[in-house]
Amino acid sequence: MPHTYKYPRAALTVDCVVFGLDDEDLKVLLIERGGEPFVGSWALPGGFVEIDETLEAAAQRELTEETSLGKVFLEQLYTFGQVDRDPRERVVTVAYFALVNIRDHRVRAATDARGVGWFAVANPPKLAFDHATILKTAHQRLKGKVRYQPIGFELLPPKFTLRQLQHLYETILERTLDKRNFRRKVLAMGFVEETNEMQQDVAHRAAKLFRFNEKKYRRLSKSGYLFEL
Amino acid sequence: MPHTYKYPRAALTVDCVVFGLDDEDLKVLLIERGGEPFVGSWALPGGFVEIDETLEAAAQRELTEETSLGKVFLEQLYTFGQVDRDPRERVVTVAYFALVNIRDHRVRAATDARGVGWFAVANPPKLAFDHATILKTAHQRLKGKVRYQPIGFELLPPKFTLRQLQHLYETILERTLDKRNFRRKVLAMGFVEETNEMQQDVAHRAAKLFRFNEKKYRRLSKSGYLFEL
DNA sequence: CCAAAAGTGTTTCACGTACACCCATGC
DNA sequence: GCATGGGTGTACGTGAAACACTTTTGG
Repeated sequence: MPHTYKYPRAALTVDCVVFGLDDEDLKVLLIERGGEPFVGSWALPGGFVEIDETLEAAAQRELTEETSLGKVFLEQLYTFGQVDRDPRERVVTVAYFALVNIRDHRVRAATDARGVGWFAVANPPKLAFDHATILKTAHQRLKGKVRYQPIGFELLPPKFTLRQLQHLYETILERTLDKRNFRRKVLAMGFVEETNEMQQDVAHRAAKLFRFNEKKYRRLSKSGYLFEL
Repeated sequence: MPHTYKYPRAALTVDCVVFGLDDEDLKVLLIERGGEPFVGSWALPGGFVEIDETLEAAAQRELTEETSLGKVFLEQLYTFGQVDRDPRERVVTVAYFALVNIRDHRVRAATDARGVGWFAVANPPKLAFDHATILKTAHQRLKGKVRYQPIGFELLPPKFTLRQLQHLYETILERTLDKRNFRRKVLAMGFVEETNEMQQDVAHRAAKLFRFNEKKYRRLSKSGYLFEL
């Protein structure tokens, strides 16, 4: 069924920059394109926005369809509207960035994605469209944001050691942090709580596991507290 | 000439939240709509994105067309995609926010704007569409951004007194600041330079005029300096 | 001479930063 | 017993915040 308009219209898509963290690096989730254009290239998961769904719903849907990822932390990043960013026709894309805990989510290619994989953000493959620009923008945003909002926890399992948390910040901020100062600061915040569980199956002294108490954070936040790291 | 597509497409618009500062308040520039829907209502200036122009170009164009404002500081804010935000059909809008020096720019209604006016941000009239939400988002962004980026200068004339600058921050941040600490801090930054001109025609001791040296700021910024106020 | 705003220093306190050693556990 | 990471306290310096009076100018 065709749809006709008086003036030409740009197509509207969403793209998702999904970050994950493994023991070594900050990673980004990419798909191998199964359709034209750029067949066989790596690209950000994404696709067309349906006429009756919100932008965020479209981002969630595309993510699930192409990578089988479930509900994740998702935030709008920026809208890219260069006139020739898609060789076929004018396409404007609303980019989202997402943070997930890699080990909790098995990814699997589907629909028009031929493959899926995690790639080091510092060293990604050649990307389709202007996705390299989008990735760079997302990475900068993450670096800036992580210092002023407690979103890093999204990259960790629900219970984590302080070492893991520090490693996360060191990886994203690309600098080392002092262990004692880091621990003191994090614990002083009050919303990173000790559980009474310990790390299991490690070949050295087991560390305490901690948990991010989001309710407590919200409460503090409302009464003027400013997160900063 | 009709344009036909296989799937229905959302229309794409841009809207501009233009902030200005007068002696009293933070103001926002609104237009009185001359066309349906919401004829006679106040709204943000904006309109449809042409098929061969970038989003930012569209924002600049609409601003000039509707309010006769020339080139201004413009930055992408957020993209609003609620399904029913426009009663006619699905319209996704990319919102921009702009900062201008009110006294340097005479505004004048044109094209489909019946009127133009500056309104106190704290107390705006009822707005068309979801523009109240967009305005609130822009205001929050401005409040956050002004502390970490030297964008406030866009709201002032090229030469300004430290009192004006302090007043600007007090207005946007909605709190008072200590005069001596403020002056010390601003001058310590190094890129707010004394000119050898003085205020004219004031009924009291004339103040020195200062100037924002953007080049100097960029240089400092690149070598790791972080603006903060 | 009065009103209005310009301009100027010092003290105090909190917080960021730098830094090194002993402890617990698994192999 | 050794390798690996867990866990802890103190001293120092910088920078933020609080605070009040004298000077200049125009009317």
